[in-house]
Amino acid sequence: MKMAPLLQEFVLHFGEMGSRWGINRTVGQIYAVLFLSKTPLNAEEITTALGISRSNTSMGLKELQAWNLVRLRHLPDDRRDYFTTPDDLWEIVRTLVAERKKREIDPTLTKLRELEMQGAQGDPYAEARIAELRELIEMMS
Amino acid sequence: MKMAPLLQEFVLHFGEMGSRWGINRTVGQIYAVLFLSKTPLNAEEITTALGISRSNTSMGLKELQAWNLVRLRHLPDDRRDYFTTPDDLWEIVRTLVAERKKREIDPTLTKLRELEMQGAQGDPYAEARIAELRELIEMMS
DNA sequence: CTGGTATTTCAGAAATTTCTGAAATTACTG
DNA sequence: CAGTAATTTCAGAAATTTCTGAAATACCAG
Repeated sequence: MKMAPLLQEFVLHFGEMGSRWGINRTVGQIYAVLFLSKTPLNAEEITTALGISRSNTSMGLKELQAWNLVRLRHLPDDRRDYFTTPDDLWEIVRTLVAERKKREIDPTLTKLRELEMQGAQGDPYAEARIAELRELIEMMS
Repeated sequence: MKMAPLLQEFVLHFGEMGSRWGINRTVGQIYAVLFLSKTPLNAEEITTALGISRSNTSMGLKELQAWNLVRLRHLPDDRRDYFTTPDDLWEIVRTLVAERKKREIDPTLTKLRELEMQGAQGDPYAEARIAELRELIEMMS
């Protein structure tokens, strides 16, 4: 797993961006490596490509799986786990949107409904704002 | 600035969610307090409402201003700065989308174009993936 | 100017998150 | 089974981010 310097740069950039999203640097880098690789990679290959610890790779892959962003594969006569990203970029985008909604929107919607139920006594303005926000979010979903 | 317990809960929830976005807990809480308040608030009021340090409030407000998420106001015969969130929720959403794009998408697009220029010699697959990704992102913008 | 109030800056402290190496677990193979 | 390879877990270390108090700055009013 030696990488052309320009691809390295791509990977590092994805790491940086990762931190601006919910995921951390390493997870972003792992994703980038998989994204650029024509063939599925196993954990060991990712580990050496990124120069991180094996356990860190393991955790990162677990996280990416929780996000549904990588696929687990198996090769014949090899019992290691291999990982890929979907070929179809649209599928990736759809997954990303769905997962972000799940993490960033849904819990808030639940909380807003809960607050409305109980009613924010004593502050009609706040109550109205909460209701308005809940409607907007529901509508966007 | 005493707050009904339920509104407190809303504020705390926004803090939590803040961390899932690029902003931190305190910034999320400051935003929530402003969002629920009918009248503009000054830094001191926010500080006591949240039980944080005055300097932390200052930094948080600066961050929210960088995001264009709060408006600076002045009241007659009072030289303190007062802050509000826009009344129109749609405007808030638009700002949020625009700012996130600026932070999360645009830098990546720049980087991808740059990499394409230089060409990822020796790895046609990676090169193709980068081009495809660039096209997709351009198209979504 | 001088004094008073509001705000910002910033270095270090505190809190949180990420990463690692070692040990534990899983699961296949002979 | 015993042996081996792959993976996961996890406690503490390292790195990063956030928060604070004190000092600096800004700005107005007299």
